[in-house]
Amino acid sequence: MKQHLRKLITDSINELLQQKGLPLPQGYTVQIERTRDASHGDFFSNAAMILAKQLGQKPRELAAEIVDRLAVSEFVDNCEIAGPGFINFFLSQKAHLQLIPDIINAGDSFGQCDHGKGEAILIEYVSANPTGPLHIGHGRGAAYGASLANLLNTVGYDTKQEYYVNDAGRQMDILAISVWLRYLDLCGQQLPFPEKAYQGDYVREIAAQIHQQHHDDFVIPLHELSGVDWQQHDVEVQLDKLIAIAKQQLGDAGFRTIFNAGLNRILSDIREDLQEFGVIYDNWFSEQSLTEDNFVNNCIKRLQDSGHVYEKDKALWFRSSEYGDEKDRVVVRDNGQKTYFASDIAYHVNKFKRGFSKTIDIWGADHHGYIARVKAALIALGENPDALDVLLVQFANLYRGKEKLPMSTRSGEFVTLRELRQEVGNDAARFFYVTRKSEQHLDFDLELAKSQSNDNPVYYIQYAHARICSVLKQMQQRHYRYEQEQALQYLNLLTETHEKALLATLSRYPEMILKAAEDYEPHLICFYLRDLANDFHSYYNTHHFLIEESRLRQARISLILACKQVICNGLRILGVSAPEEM
RNA sequence: GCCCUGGUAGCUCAGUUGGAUAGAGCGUCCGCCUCCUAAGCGGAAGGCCACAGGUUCGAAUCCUGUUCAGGGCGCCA
Repeated sequence: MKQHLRKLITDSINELLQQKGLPLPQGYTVQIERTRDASHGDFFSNAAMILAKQLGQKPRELAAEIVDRLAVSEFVDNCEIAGPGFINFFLSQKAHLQLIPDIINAGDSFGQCDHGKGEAILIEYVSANPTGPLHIGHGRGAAYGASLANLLNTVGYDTKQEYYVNDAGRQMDILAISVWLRYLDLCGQQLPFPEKAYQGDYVREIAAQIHQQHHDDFVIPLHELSGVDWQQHDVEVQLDKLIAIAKQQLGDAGFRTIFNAGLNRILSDIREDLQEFGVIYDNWFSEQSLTEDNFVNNCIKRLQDSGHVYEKDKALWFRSSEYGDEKDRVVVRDNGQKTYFASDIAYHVNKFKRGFSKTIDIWGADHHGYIARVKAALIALGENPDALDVLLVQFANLYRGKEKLPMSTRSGEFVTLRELRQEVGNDAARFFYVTRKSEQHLDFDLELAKSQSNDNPVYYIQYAHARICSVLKQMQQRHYRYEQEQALQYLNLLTETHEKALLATLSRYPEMILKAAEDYEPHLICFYLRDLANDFHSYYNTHHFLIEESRLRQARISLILACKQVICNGLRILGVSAPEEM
């Protein structure tokens, strides 16, 4: 409809300019926007005000000349000039009513478009280290990423979803020795447990499992651990020492057994957790695979060959400051270990090598300092940094009423995503997570999410859907016939204010979806659905659908069927169910 | 010190390619079920859009400065 109106206006302006013998002014676009107030019609354009200055005319006069030349359209009843020079369009009933068959015929695909033209996008999100269960912060990234992926697919992109598994590196080694120490404890060797090791109960569970399967196989003589200075102040040194001893004493195979026991157990737990949350990945990408393929080394080599890497203090540094980062960054530490950054470079290059024209990363907001260095590396390796969009998600604070709940991964004191889901349910969790703009801090109130009352927007929307289903059920019980083709003939009977309002809101759905996708803002869907549910509930409370008069009844049923369809489509993108009864 | 975010009703927040009288929920107050689910609807009250300048037909929105709050600035991940 916007397109249609834009064409009307543009044609009129062109004709006007021709008559006056004026050239088309440069650099203007005719804007067609929805009005906020129904008394201003359905759409308005500010074309006259934009052009007035360049043409040296008063906006209202110009507007009048434009309106005079507008072609007749079956979708437009009337045009008015208002305020400083707005041109308001009042759409015909025909324009409004066409929407219902459009929605019903399109069904689940209503709102879809080919804006993305099948472009391949890779979206990577959550990617939490497999060193423990997901907590509520990860949940937000999961809900946001999954909804965004659905949104992008809805507007015609071919989006693949990926989880990057940090299954290499020091943190995983620390997990392994955490498990090992708990295991030794079970074997009767009581040793101090470093505070920076992983404290959670799940570590003991993994240790118990190993103990059950392997008994005392991984016990070593106590004196071998005498090299660890438990009084050592620098806990990082202490951990490194423990790792070294464990690797040496247990051998590669032994250490791998413990390492993998931890990795596999935790990873499958994460996988299951996300799956239950409706978050399904196309690919789980292993960091180890980058090392095994020598991909990381190749990238470092390429950077070296092109002079982007230098040696200082026995470490290798990447000159990221040449490409906008505030300082250079280490890729290989003085002890020969590659940093996570080195893997990250390789991983991002790898993404582009797989043929994605756009990649989206969703990171916690605390990682924002990493954007510059990753983009710098992409530039240095000849990739287009603008093809990477990094979206930051702020942390979520959890409240139980007024009480703020603690969050700390290492200490093991945190509420897991699983606990949250069990307490408030998947639907409420998915909805609440995306109800705020992602870069906003989110206060997640457990009490509110759980409340089965009108405080809770999730139930409010789902309730609208359930009510429609209930009406349809009643219709059958009362043996009222509903015949689609016939019903669509009677749509012109829908003249009530509430019906017009509902139609107007329904018609906004496709453009809302497109904007939400373009701006990466699924929260717009939440607000839209709230509006739509509100329009429906008002309508429901004011008018009856199952009335004696057959033609009006059928027309109304068509309208609420369209409404039901749009609620379903919106909720599906958010990963929230649309229950038939509540 | 530098860099991100943010400051809109009592509370939680929508609202940026500048548009007409700034919106919603919650909370408060007042109404609505012999009728398709009251998990609902209607109405009222509630605002210097942090502050000060600037840009223009027009600013919550764009620019500059100030201020307050949260976060980030490791050979950690």
